[in-house]
Amino acid sequence: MGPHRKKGIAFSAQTQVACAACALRKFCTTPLAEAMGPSPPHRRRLHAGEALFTRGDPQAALYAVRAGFLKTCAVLPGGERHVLSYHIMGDVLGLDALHARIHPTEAVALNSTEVCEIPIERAQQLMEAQHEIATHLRGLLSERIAQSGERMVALAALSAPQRVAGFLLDLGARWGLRGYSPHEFDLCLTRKEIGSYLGLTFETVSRTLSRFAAQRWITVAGREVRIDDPVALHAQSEPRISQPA
Amino acid sequence: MGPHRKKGIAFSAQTQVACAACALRKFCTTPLAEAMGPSPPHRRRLHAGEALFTRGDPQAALYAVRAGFLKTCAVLPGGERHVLSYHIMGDVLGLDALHARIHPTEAVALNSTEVCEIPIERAQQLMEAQHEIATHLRGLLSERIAQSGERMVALAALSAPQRVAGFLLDLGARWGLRGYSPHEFDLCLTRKEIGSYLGLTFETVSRTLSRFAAQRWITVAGREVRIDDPVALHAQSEPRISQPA
DNA sequence: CGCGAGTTTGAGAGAAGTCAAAGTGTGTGG
DNA sequence: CCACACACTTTGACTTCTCTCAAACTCGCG
Repeated sequence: MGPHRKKGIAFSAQTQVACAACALRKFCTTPLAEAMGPSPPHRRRLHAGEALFTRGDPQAALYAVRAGFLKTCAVLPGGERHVLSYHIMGDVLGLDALHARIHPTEAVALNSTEVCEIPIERAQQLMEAQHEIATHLRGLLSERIAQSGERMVALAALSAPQRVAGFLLDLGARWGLRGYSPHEFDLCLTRKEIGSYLGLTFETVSRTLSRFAAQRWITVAGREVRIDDPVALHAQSEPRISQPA
Repeated sequence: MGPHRKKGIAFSAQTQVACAACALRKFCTTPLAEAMGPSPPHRRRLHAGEALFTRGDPQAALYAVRAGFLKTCAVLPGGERHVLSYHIMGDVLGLDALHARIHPTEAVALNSTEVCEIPIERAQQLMEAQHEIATHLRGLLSERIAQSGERMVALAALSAPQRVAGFLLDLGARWGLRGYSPHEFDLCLTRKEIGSYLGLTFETVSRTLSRFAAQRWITVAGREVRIDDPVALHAQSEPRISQPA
């Protein structure tokens, strides 16, 4: 907006945005963290399809997404993948590995993606040195458990249209929290991946999106989505309220 | 086993068993914990149907089950309950509330139940004083997240018989870890609650149990179950392996 | 003893899965 | 630069699993 050199501005602004939304920023920006070592967190770039870690890998770090989009998958006995969660800018990966020190899941980039790595030894040191940081990580872990509960309700109790509507609103809301439009975004996931995430087949996902589009609630073009009627979508996503007499 | 007075022995033995299996024992038995205050953890008794906490309650403590059986439920907009998890001796409740300091779920005893309470302020103090304890709780939180992933796979990808078989084996295994028979136990949950937990109707749960009994894999009498053929049940619980050519 | 909650079982309906085919888009190699 | 290959998507027709509705049965408890 000001008369600055384009490249510099763009880079700095992007860094600010990414770090402001980052759930692990306390592991970087704390004075103590900076004092403990002049180590800007190591960054790692991934291209679409590349794995950040796989099931069975020893956990080397906690990861925060700087840019791009990843999915984490459970690896079933037959080798099949099941999508457990997706991650955008500011999200953390690797929380499920703290216990066993081994990743029980696989994380794959769906985009050109960049993540920050906080080596676990360093994370441990920081948490021991500063209780606020330990408490913060506990908060992230606890929050994830609470979110898992909501997802279980969705998988166990909601119809296909409810799950799809909820997914679109959730993804939009997450972009919204990061300062982007909650009404227009890229799904990044294929229909098959969305289906896996929601416990549906890709045909059902496709049909449901088409039906929403036919009702003029959304506009879909490939993986680009615009939410035209958030109110209707939200009504659709709610579990039917059983009216007491 | 020795010639001691009955009552004393029984109580002491029960206490030992319960504490040995308790995920929060480090919050009690650590030398430091004992030094910090002569406070044996406060215990609370609940009768069947009584709530330990409800959605919206401020979190007062972490809870460990000493005896009995509890369920935790999500409370849906219409007031309906959805069973998210069940808890037996040694299990921890309240992990999903650390973030918001408010319980997002409801916990209800299904039995005559006794729980130990670790007030959160005390838990915080202990974790700040001893990193090992903080690490241990992080492990519990992380483990719960990993387990949630497995449950999501079950809810999203498994058939009704697979879910029911998996549920029976899981409950048995959990009793087994505590030194009880993994093959003969009390479900404690009603068919309706099992259905809610597994994302099925109670009729489907009932029919599936009947079918398992007809195959001689299990023996059911009300809520008492004996697993007669763990191998067959386990085969039934596995996702079908898609054979690569 | 009888009520009520819980369970079993049956019959029919409906939502989502499966199978199939055609359309769309994208990247690569000729 | 075009053409082909391939992965993804859409849509249709049919199947099947689970839900829904209904009725009878069991059991524990007041």
